[in-house]
Amino acid sequence: MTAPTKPSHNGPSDPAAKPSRTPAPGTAPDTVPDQAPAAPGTSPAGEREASGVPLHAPVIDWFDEHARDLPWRRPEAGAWGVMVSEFMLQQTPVSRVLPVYEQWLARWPRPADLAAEAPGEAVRAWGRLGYPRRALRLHGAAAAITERHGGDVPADHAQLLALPGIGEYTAAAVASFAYGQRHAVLDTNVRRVFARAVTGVQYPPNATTAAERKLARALLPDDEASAARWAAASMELGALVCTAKNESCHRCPIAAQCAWRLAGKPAHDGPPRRGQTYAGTDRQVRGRLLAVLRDAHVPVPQSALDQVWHEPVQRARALDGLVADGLVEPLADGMYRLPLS
DNA sequence: GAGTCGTGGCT
DNA sequence: TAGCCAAGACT
Repeated sequence: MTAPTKPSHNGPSDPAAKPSRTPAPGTAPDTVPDQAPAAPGTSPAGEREASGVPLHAPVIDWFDEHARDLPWRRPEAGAWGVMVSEFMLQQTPVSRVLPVYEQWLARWPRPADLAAEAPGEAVRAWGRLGYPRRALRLHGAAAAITERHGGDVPADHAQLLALPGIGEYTAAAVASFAYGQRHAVLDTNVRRVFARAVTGVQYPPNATTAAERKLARALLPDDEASAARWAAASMELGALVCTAKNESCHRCPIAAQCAWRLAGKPAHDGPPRRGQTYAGTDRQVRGRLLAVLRDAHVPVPQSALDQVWHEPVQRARALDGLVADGLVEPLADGMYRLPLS
């Protein structure tokens, strides 16, 4: 267990966390005409909260009722638990994170516990979650926390942002979920909810824009507790109801105010959302190479790695990349292992 | 700003 | 089936 940290504020298991209703967060974004929404099907989908009706209250109420009981939302998770979960959840579904998260926290209940291990152990414990550089970065973040912050996950947004593997989203998420602070937490779920409910389009832009950040700040409730609750609730709405495909508007607490739905749910028009191919890529080769090293608890000869991919040039490039990333440590005599340092 | 970086379930 | 998608970060 970590040193006592402030309780999580985003969990469904904390009735006291139910915030007071706050009034609309000031005025709507300034690009917005101050008028009632057009009739369904005729709205050009202005950049605003439709009719000025605040979104927080219905979304937070919905969250109170429907939030998943996830381990990192329980008070005992602490800031370290929240942080570990955020690393693992980057581009990875909850269902795959759950078992690895439990094992991770049981083995390394505090940052210092992880920092005391070889980075290769973090990579091994990462298992098949994907993007194993996250494991290395989490290990590096644990080391930095141990050295610079006395072993406690910092509560300061700038200090979080300075840790390896923590970017704009994760810094805001940890500060909000673990410490109850007021931050715009813009992940892919929230961006999609805002794109639809407020902007009136099916999908947000490929990269987060300044306009999205501005909108997110404008929609943030004034008080800390409500803001933290709103961050978790809007994210959950995107994850469970306002999904990328097959959205469930009939279960949505703000369907009546959703600009996209009111506009007749027009299809996405802009540039195609970049797809990801995988078969035959370096990523697939890297994955196979690392899988061999994860499963071996002793150094592995080059010949064993050569088995995973037939094409020598790509195979060598992938292995070099893993070494360059610090995920693989080359030894003498053509042996390889997960990094000890 | 566009590319890169894993993995597996779902449609 | 072959894409599409899942709580991004980093270069």
